[in-house]
Amino acid sequence: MRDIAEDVGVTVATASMALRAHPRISPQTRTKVTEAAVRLGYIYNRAAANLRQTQSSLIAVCLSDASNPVFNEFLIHVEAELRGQGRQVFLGIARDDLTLQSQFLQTAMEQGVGGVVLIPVRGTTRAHLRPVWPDERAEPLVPTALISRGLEGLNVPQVLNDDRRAGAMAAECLIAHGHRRIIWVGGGQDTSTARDRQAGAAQAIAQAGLPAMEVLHGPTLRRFGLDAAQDILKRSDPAGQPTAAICFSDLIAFGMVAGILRSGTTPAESLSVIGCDDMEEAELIHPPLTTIAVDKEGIGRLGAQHAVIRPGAPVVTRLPPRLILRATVGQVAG
Amino acid sequence: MRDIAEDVGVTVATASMALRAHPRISPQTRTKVTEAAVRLGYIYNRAAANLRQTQSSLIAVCLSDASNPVFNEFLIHVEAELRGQGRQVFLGIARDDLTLQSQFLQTAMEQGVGGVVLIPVRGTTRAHLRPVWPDERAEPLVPTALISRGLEGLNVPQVLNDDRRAGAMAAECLIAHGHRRIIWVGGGQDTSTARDRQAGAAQAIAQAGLPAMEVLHGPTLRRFGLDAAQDILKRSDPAGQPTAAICFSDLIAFGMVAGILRSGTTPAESLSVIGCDDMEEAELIHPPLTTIAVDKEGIGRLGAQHAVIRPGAPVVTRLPPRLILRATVGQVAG
DNA sequence: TGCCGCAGGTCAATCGATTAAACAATGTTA
DNA sequence: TAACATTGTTTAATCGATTGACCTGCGGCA
Repeated sequence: MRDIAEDVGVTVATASMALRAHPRISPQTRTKVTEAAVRLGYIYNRAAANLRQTQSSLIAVCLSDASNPVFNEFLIHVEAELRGQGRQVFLGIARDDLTLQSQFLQTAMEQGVGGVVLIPVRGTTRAHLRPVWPDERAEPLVPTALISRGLEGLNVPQVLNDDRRAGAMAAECLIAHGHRRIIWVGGGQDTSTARDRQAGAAQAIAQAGLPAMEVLHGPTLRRFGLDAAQDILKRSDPAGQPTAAICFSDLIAFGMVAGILRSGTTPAESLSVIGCDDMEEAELIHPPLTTIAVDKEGIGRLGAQHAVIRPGAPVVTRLPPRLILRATVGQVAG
Repeated sequence: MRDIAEDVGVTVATASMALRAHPRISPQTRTKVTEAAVRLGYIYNRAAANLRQTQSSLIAVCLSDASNPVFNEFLIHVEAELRGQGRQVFLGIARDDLTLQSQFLQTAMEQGVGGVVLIPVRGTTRAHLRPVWPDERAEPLVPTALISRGLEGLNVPQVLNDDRRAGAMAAECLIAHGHRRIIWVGGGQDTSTARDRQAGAAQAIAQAGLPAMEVLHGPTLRRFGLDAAQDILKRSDPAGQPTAAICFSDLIAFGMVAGILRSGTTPAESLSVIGCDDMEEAELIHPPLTTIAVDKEGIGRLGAQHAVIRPGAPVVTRLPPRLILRATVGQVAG
């Protein structure tokens, strides 16, 4: 910048203002400065500018776990929204590790990010958010938004799927198809997503007067779904045999579908499967997966917005899910 | 930092050195400073430090397109390596758009990144790299590494899969299973990955004295593979019918497998399918996909290293692929 | 003629950390 | 005892950009 100023014959201050089209600078000067900048291959130093302005266009985005493609889909939308707002992504992948997550938040603050979008790792508590939020009584240091997974009793903007509703929709869909023995596959008690979906499903089943669903918790992996499906189909008790499974996540559902196929049968004829998320590939596997769609774009974009500008009141927003009927749920005579 | 200094009763300079465990500072002072830092909730301002040191721990990582999960897998390994090196990820997603890619590189330089890892968008030329590499005759401004996709005649470190070999291995595998009419599905002429894989396959087929393979270019999408498979199976010419397909990418192979299943048959009995990449789910679909594994971790890590420290000579490194035999290639009598 | 306002700049302090050089207070050596 | 190391700390400049306060020259107005 000094070079530009010297080249044009003005001071650094003028050059700075000229580049930002400050009204105090005459058009002629501005043109000359701009030209010189290009000619000299000037690279704007945003970090220096941020230092002075004590505000930054970097937004931290932390994924709890990148191996689940659904988080990747969130990331894409978050990135798109942030780019649209002239912000940049400072990315962290927590690998489901609380320490890594805290470390990342720490680094993010050191790097001087202007906001945080977080898909919290399972087991995250307020204490783990300390780097961004040292003082419980005050607000977080920078606008912070949780997406996809909620944390209860936390006074931070949260943008979530309405997971209870999603669980209920899944159950209702199966019930409408005549299923009475339903099994829940995947999830656990350590994320709001899993808890809420399961609770929603359980409630819908209770309301329909059906026997409580069997629950098979497990990691959100294709492999788990695959094994679970094969185990279920191998059971020798035809009376207690579930006819349909609600998967905590599409990822598990994909595994179950593969497992069912591997057992030599199909979802619709032996064990109906309904997923949740509506990941990109859900409609492109065979047979296409019936699932509850999560509004990943809506959540990602709104979350990103809340990380840029603090929303009026810290709120938890729950976006409505949608049932996507495809081919993995069969009708049962009932 | 000033607060700490005042609190302890030393100057800012001392505090700074104490925090970095400079040998000139006495242990007592250091302890006091460290304690004060914790007590006051001090947050280190890395940007300011970088400004002074004119070097940065941020590394730009630009993905050509995040919708292909394989790039996500690369990202995971790149991130892991960079974290291990004490670097952070400044992420960009180019959505297959040259302008977006250049813009991102520009922003990255403004942000003052210390290195760049790039999976170039199709059609990238030297000119598009100008933000990081304004002067053709000089080196790039910061260590820059291309991964996964190569750019010919470019004096930059490139870490790639040996794609010719991968293509050849795929063809050889099919040939060994007795296939004589092979079709190539996916890719195009605009990425080194696609060109090389196809060329490798074509060469292996020629060497085996078989008729040249039919080529069906198309986007790297499940949908394209699915449609392609159905089209191929619908053909009415039994003589000209290919018995096996080499897919440019696993993503296409997944689609083809689904398409074949949808047509009411299976890969092994009607149209064998071999993919390339060995994405995570390849072994977890039904039937498990035979494919050529790309060393994503090796490429990601090495690429990251080259973006941190310029390797001795700008080289293109080609990591060897591996054949993974699973269940989508059937034996043909012949 | 004299004062005012305004357009267009310049000056200098500032953001938060780093670092070479200077300095003060010790202990060492001749 | 005087000169000299040594150790630990301070001083002040610096990185690159921003910004509020100050300056200059010109035209307008009474």
